[in-house]
Amino acid sequence: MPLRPVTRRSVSDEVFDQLLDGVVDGDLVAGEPLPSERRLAEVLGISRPAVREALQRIAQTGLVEVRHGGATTVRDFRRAAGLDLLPRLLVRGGRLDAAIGRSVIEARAEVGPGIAALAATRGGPGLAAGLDEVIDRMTATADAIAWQELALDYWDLLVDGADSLVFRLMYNSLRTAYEPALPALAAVLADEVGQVEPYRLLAAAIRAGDAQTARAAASRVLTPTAEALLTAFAALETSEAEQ
Amino acid sequence: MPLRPVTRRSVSDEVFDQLLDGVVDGDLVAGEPLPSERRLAEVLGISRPAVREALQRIAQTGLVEVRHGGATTVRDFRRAAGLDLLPRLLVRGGRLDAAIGRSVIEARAEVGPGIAALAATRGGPGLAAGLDEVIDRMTATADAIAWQELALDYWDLLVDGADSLVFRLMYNSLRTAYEPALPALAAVLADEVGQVEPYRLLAAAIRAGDAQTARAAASRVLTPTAEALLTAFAALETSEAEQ
DNA sequence: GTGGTCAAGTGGTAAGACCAGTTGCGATCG
DNA sequence: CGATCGCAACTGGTCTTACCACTTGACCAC
Repeated sequence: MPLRPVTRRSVSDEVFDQLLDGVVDGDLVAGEPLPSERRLAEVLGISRPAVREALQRIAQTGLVEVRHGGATTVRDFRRAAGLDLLPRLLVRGGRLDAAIGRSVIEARAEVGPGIAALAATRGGPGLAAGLDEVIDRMTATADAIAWQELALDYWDLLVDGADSLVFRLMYNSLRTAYEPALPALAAVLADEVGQVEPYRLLAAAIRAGDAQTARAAASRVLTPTAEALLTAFAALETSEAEQ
Repeated sequence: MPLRPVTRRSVSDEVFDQLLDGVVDGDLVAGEPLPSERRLAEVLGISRPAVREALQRIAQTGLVEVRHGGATTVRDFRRAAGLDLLPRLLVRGGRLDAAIGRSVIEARAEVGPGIAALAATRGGPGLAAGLDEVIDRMTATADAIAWQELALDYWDLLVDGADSLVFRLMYNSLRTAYEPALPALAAVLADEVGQVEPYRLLAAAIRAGDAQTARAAASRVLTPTAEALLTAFAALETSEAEQ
């Protein structure tokens, strides 16, 4: 029995999740006002500061708009939310959303090669050396989860090499969304373990400073994973539809 | 004298900004503990709940980590922050950060064509019709700011057509970063006003459902703006270096 | 050295009061 | 009669104080 760290949930965490679910599920309609803080505190049986902390956090993500003196109104999260919301949408209630998962794969396939191209232009041999080191650790790995973590480390270096804050922040958001689901996804990607050749080719293109080759090589790195995940998501959706 | 809406800043807003600046500027070193909430409240001359609200919001963005019973520690925002932080980084203290601005342009040039390709595959003629309507409004516009806003509307439709939540959220984050700087940028992009032809070509590719053409057309839409902004940023950086 | 205990410090929650804006209704004035 | 002003009754914003829950580290007994 693998002991897991216990998850403590504070009251405001709980309220935060309830509000988030309400907005995303549409129970809280965009444009409609939220109950007042005092009312929420009363209904939920908690203190007003606890409600406020949850509301402030929800407002920080753009899901609601609070106006001093006026009512707090729900916003359309598809319009107002930023990429930071992705982790909370991809896996909700312990379940993976297949449609969103597919969207993540698409974005990865689109953005990844661009990052590789920038990294090839700016990274230099130092970056390539770091990538080679990760590849060495990959060759020594048989565990699917450890493999995926190394793949993330590999991309982490690549993003650093691209030297672009926007791509860095995008990557952080995507990684935060990806990591909780990693154990589940690693099982689907078990066949990938040991396939280091694409990673080597990409590292070589980086070392050569060849942006176009790097772009193509990155695509080759991402494609097998993308296809495996897409078929897995499709299977997940049909099984859900049957229920 | 053009009257502007007054900006009300609450106490917790003020603290939030101070903490954010501290983390981003490095005054608050990553890994180091923050002063306790009681101490912060004392030093800042405000109540503890106000401090807590600011801290919770900062924690929501990933800049600090709070642990019940333990100290609240600063995190490396380059590692921990998501794309939602971009608006706060791009324009800080009323000034535009040229390096980050360049990064935004790069990301836009990389992601935009991908969105256009997806939109061509999924949008259909309904999307093209909507785009045409925006184009019509663009032709009737001489004001640079209004033009930029229409360009954003155009992309908004495109992102909708791509039918990808991740790209939608990315776009929202980028737009939130972009919009506050729009008046300043519009001046740089004044020459663009009236150049609707690239937009028409892209709309045509969307209507035809031709992803490859749409990708190229999107690139043609973005390139002139990108070049103009990059040169402007370069000039901005040299002028800053002189100071 | 191992484990247990305890005190001090930290964040988490609660209650109540008051300040500061917004809204809408009704009295008032033209 | 209609437009306007002003006053209540909301709303969120802040403060104070107290206590609970958790972590840490020092100390002590085994």
